[in-house]
Amino acid sequence: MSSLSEQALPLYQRVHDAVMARIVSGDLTPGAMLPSEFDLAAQYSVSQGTARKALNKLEQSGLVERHQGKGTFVATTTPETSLFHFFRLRHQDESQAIPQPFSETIRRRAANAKEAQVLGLEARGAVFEIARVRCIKKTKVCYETSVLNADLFPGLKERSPLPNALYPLYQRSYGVTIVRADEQLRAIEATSSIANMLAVSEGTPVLEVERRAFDIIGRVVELRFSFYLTSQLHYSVSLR
Amino acid sequence: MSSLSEQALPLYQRVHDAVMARIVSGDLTPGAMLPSEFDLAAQYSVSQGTARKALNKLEQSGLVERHQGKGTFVATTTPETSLFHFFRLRHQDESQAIPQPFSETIRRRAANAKEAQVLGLEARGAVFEIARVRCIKKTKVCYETSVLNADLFPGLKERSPLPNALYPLYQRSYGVTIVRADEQLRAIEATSSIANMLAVSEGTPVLEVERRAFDIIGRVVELRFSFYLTSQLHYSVSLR
DNA sequence: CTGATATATTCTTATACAAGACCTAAAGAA
DNA sequence: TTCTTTAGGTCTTGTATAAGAATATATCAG
Repeated sequence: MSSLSEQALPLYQRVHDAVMARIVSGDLTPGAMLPSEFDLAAQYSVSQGTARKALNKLEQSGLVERHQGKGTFVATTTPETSLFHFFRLRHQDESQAIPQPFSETIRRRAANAKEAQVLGLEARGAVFEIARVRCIKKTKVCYETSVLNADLFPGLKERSPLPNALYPLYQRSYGVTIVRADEQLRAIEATSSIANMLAVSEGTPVLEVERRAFDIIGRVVELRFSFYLTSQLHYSVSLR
Repeated sequence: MSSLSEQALPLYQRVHDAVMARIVSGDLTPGAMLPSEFDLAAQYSVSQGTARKALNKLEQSGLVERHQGKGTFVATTTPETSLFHFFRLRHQDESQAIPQPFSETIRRRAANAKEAQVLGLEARGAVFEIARVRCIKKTKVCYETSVLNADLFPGLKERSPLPNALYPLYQRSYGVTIVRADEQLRAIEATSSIANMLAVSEGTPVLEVERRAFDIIGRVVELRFSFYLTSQLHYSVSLR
């Protein structure tokens, strides 16, 4: 029997949780069609309206997409949505700035203390480090390093060169869907190594962005440090 | 008679728009209680469920708050919510950093070209400029200037010293509710004047935040430039 | 002052019908 | 024949309504 707390939940919430569990477990993968409202209703012995309310809630949280006459589908991370949501660099006219890959190195190494803690690994667990320099119109504007749990991304190193947008790759090739990213921004002086990478003089102001990327079940999957030159570009957010 | 396009809108959408109009017009002011679902239903000759759907939509967009058994109320900008939504400075442990006012000057002057354009004023229209230096534990960490349409905020200068959070003041005293803010972030070198204000040496990296604050009807009401020292603090956002 | 009761509110659930997308098969034209 | 069009059927989500449950608050008796 269900626990009391579960028993007390409204029907639509229970249906919502059940469907969510199927998505989280990988039973329903991105792009897959969900059961129709009537099917779900029959499955859980509720009315179509109740199943509908559950699906609406999933849609609100961005986990599924609904299309009248077609069906309900698990949301996919396209390069476009990924770029739009998680890549906030803009030109002065607010059009999106998409730096092109210039150089890339992928290393497999042991995590340092902070990385192990953030990614939930045992001390000195194996990680991949992706270091990239990116350009806009032949000018280097960004140096960034992404650190990943190596166990979650087997064979990543062999996929070099990686696509510009990493999150669709995580999803398609490794079943890891990024749904949220928390970022911390600071203005710092370029260290000698960063200055070297970006071909500017040491001490130049650089926008440091420290990102933790979360997947559906709330794990931190990626720890990323980005260093931007913001003389021609800026980082754009909308608060509400 | 309504136009065809209006006629084609679903009932709940028409109710939603009507209530929204009452909020935007100032007929329903922040904190005020809305008609109950049944009242609204009778008023617009629809069922309670339809009125409810309209109210739910308003809740989702953050314009109203609902409480079972109590009623539906126009959302208010409390110092807490304002701080939480629009003030992104954090300590290293992610707790919110609230810099205290250190100095403040309010001037009434003519808008420059950019200000006039952004705020929708005629050239050289009158604006108020609020310049403030703020501290955390006796250390200056922030210099910011806010520029406002003087016509919207009569007598602002006489209210000095202003409270730490400006948006609740805008709402309570001037009926201007800020619902959204777009920000552009850059890492720059401190100019001599900024370095002076913050008591650091010229050329120190500073996080520049350029903000446009929007009210309910989408007007840009405030243009704000903030300059943060981010050695002990950072700017925190969550993307999703 | 306390506790029961009434009342007003939002919340949950169910049902019926409307609208959109898509497939299939029949009808018609080249 | 072959292709196109069209009409209908079916599956999907969207809209509208009604009845009862849950929650908060005021009222009133004791």
